[in-house]
Amino acid sequence: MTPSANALLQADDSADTGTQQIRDAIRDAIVERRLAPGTKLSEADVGNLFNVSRTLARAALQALSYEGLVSVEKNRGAFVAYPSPDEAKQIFAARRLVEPGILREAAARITPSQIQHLRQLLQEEGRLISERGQTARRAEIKASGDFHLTLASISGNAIMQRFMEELVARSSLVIALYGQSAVSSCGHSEHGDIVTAIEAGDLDRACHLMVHHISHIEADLDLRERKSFGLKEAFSI
Amino acid sequence: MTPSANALLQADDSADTGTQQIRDAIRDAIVERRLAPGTKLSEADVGNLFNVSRTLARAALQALSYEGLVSVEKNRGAFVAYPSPDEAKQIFAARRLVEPGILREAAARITPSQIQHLRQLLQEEGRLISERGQTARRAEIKASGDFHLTLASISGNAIMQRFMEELVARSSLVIALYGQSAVSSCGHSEHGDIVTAIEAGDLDRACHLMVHHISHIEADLDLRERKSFGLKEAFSI
DNA sequence: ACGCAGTATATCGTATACAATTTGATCGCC
DNA sequence: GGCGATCAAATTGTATACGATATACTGCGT
Repeated sequence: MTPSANALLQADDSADTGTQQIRDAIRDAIVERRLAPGTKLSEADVGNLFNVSRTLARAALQALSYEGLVSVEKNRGAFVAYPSPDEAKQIFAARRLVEPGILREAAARITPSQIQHLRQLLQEEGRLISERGQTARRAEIKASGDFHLTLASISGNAIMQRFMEELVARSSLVIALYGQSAVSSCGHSEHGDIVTAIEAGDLDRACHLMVHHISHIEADLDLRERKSFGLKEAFSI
Repeated sequence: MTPSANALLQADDSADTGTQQIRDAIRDAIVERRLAPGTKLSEADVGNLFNVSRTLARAALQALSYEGLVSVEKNRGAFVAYPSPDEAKQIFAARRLVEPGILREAAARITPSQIQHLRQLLQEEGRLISERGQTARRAEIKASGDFHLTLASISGNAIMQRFMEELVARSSLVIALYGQSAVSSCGHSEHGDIVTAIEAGDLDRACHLMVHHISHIEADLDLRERKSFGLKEAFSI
């Protein structure tokens, strides 16, 4: 038999037993912005927090570094990633590049029940926007990304789906760093417009809306080169 | 100062000191098809081979599993990935989805010297095709992928570049498994056509050629569902 | 001879231990 | 008082050790 024949079926076996949940927990914390960019994540601390040894903590941090959410610096440790403005631009450029294609794929195979599901997500998202409080804010962040991830999931391509998960997560980091208007809700109505266009079968319009939607998110950032002030000018000015 | 300010500049610090070269060595071996799909990669063997402990061997294998080149099965070990036909289709679908966009980006910023470099790659590729022997074959495989990777590099988007590296590497695995015509050279002239189209400024044509090129590679595969023969029928037939 | 049970071995999962490097502090000196 | 060197603490890099799990073998019974 092929050695990894069944491995592809069970989706949750890809990593060590205990590492996965640590990785997920930290990722959630980063994406929901409970962990600020630049925060140090020492192996010992992470291990103690989850009651595991440094071995597993380290593995989780390494895994997150492959996703671009954590940056590990040799002999210095791991930190919540601090994407540069240039990196931020690349993330959104990547999204503009792939999301229209994903959208087309998704639209081609979408079922009525999946459209229903999307509308449901949108409604939930709208509800969260009207609510107040930190937890609602966090849930809103996640819901906003879930719209894009659901489309990727509908597209049926697991590889693109994983890639989108990475891009959405990293987008959250970028918004946390460079976002201006605390109101991230501006994109909500655009989500609805996209679904409407899909339903109407107007794919070109849907893609067009998607690209603009992504650009709108990016436009709401302040990506001017804060040249980290050579530290000399930081006080000379 | 931002904690990871300089980390983004030095490109080679992303992982542990010793893990990186092991990872690269194994990846090269897989991509060049010296390691067949399904081959077991025990942690102890890998460690001994590179004179490091299981700790580093394991880290390298984990890293490769994130790239999709190695599949680790819990309590069973790591194997060179054995992509299913469905997975293979997704890989090529992903390439059709992203490569036209990358091509457009690349064409927009390409310089004459970079075109020169591409032509040089093509020439080298052609030379390898005419040569005989295993080493030439391996070099040809790498050269064929390098064309696509160089384009990604020219596009200037590091994220898409990394994604393409993953896709090209996995493509090599798929071709090793399902390729029919030993002659992978069929795609060579298409590379040249694409460069010509770029030079002529005909982006639409270049993208069109790229999509067809990818489809041609895929068409040369035999992706029929070999249902891994339950082992009963394997001999009853 | 075939199948099954139990054991034996090999390999992985995780924790701990030790070496190397960095960071921050203390002390002396200018 | 400010500046530099040396040393101590903390943290990471790597190796080893031990427990758990799966696979292979052996011997028994039918």
